[in-house]
Amino acid sequence: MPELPEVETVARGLQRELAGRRILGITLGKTDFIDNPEALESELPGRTIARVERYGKFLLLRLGVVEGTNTSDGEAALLVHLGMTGMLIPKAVRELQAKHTHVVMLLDDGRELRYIDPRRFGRMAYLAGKVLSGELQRFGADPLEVSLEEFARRIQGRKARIKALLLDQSVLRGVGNIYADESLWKAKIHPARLGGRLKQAEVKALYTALQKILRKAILLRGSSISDFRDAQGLPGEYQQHHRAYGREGKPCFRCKTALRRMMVAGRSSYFCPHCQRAPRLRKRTGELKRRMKRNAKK
DNA sequence: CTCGATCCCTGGACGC
DNA sequence: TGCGTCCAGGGATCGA
Repeated sequence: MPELPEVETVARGLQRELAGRRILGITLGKTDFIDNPEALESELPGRTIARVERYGKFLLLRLGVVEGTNTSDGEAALLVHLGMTGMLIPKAVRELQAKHTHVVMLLDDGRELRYIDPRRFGRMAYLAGKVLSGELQRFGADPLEVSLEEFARRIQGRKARIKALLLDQSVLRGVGNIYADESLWKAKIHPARLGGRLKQAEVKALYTALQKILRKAILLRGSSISDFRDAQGLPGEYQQHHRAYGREGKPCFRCKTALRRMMVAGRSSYFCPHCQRAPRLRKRTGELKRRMKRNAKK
């Protein structure tokens, strides 16, 4: 499942492999994950891939300016979200096509850039100009670039659970289920705590934990749980360093207590019930009102 | 603003 | 071997 470290790994690989290459043609298979398939077919052939960047969990293939056109459309890019199972890999034309290959871009060096995605939870879009910048603006801060003050500001005014906030791409871009759980474990914060109720020291601990974990994970080329592969087709190694994610029933690395799993923000959340203290149960106001009404009737 | 529920999709794990 | 069932999850969307 590609989150920030995995996408960063792919982006670096693709930057090395693809920068300067020209797209000669494109062939589409299933297109239900593509914003506007016709735009890919009409806009991509002839364009060069100027550079490859990561933006949150997106890959951004910045396209070269087309000669002889004005610059209004100059800032153009192919946005690729790998979803759960997406892979973007350059292959020699003669290599056998993997099942679930949905996009093939012929390059000028005898290779093709192939997008493979069994579940098609990914997204692909050709965007340019204001549409592109507008799309990018929808997202929150990059967790590796955000300052502690900005990080705190984005969390402390909020009533949502901290896990939900970490996963919310408009708060921070790039954090997914694995790295949310790993950083909450490291910072000893229960996933169901409300963002606004974290103490300053806890916010700081979370900020530090998140950045440390993301940096280490990038060094190890991400986590390969099931099928993540980088641009060279290699798996990452950070899954060997997971302390919380996927470890239900296993002993906590700090205190040996059996880790537990619960649903928070609709996602499986792994945590240590000893190190990560549960928030006191507070009745929702609606629930409280109902109770008062019921009691009054009696 | 925030929540949960639902949907999208396929492969892998599991039970029989 | 072959079913059927359940689950994984990022993000969009909808209703509360």
